[in-house]
Amino acid sequence: MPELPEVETIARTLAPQVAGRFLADARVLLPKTFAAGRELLPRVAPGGKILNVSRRGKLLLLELAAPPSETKAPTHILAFHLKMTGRIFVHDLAAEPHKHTRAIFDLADENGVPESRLFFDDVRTFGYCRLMRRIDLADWPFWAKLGPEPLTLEAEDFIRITASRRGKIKALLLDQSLVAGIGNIYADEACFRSGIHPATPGADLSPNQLRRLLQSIQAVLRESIAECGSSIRDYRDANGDAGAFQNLFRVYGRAGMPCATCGNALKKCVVAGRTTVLCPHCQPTRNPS
DNA sequence: ACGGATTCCTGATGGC
DNA sequence: TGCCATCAGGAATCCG
Repeated sequence: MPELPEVETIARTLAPQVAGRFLADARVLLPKTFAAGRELLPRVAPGGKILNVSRRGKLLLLELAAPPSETKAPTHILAFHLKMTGRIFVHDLAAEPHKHTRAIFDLADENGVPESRLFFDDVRTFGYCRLMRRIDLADWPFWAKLGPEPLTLEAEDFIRITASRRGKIKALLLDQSLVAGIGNIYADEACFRSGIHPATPGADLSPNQLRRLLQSIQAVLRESIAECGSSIRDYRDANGDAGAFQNLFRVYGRAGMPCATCGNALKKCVVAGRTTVLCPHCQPTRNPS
């Protein structure tokens, strides 16, 4: 399930394979996967240059310059949301689509000579891509509402966002309009590390607790990026390699196993409609001060 | 306005 | 062996 660290890893491994190359053609095998902007494809293929690969929240972004532009400023953005099972790979020209291939982007060198193919595969078909003019990005509601990046978020801003809300803190962390990029795995891991019960209303947490929670979020995201993300089953980076952070999970997927801190059995429950694992001893339901 | 439940989709898994 | 029910999960949408 690509969350922030996984998408960051994909961006880093994809960039050297596609940056500086040119879009030659696109084939959409499942129409709903190309959620918007198909009519713009003739503007960037053939001849659109891939300037850069980046990430915003859980979105993977290909920054494109439409021909004949030679500027460094992107004119178009091709955004991918991988949801749970989306994958991005670059294959050679001989590669053929398979059962779960949803879209293929042909890549060429500066002379238009075909070089490789970017595959967007997605088993459960929840993932999507969309092509937009860069200046129209703000018209995309999901983009416009995205909250700040957690890795550069200041504690006082995090407190302002969460401390006045009655919603369960885990629901707040999963809300992409409040903070962008956190999913079920890192929400559970961060709550555990900061000793906070995920069902605690944001408004019931003290400023110090929220500072600790943000520190835990940033630590777990940074550590996961260093391990190239978490591979539960589907996630691979753009080189096809699995991440290793799943080996360092303290709660996610570990219900019934002993807590690494206190030895009590970790408990599985549902918070904010999501499967949640926590330590009842280290994450008490009420956590004063 | 806000939180909670439902929906989409397929493959893995477990019970019988 | 095979059939069915259950589960996983991001975020849009519906509902109270």
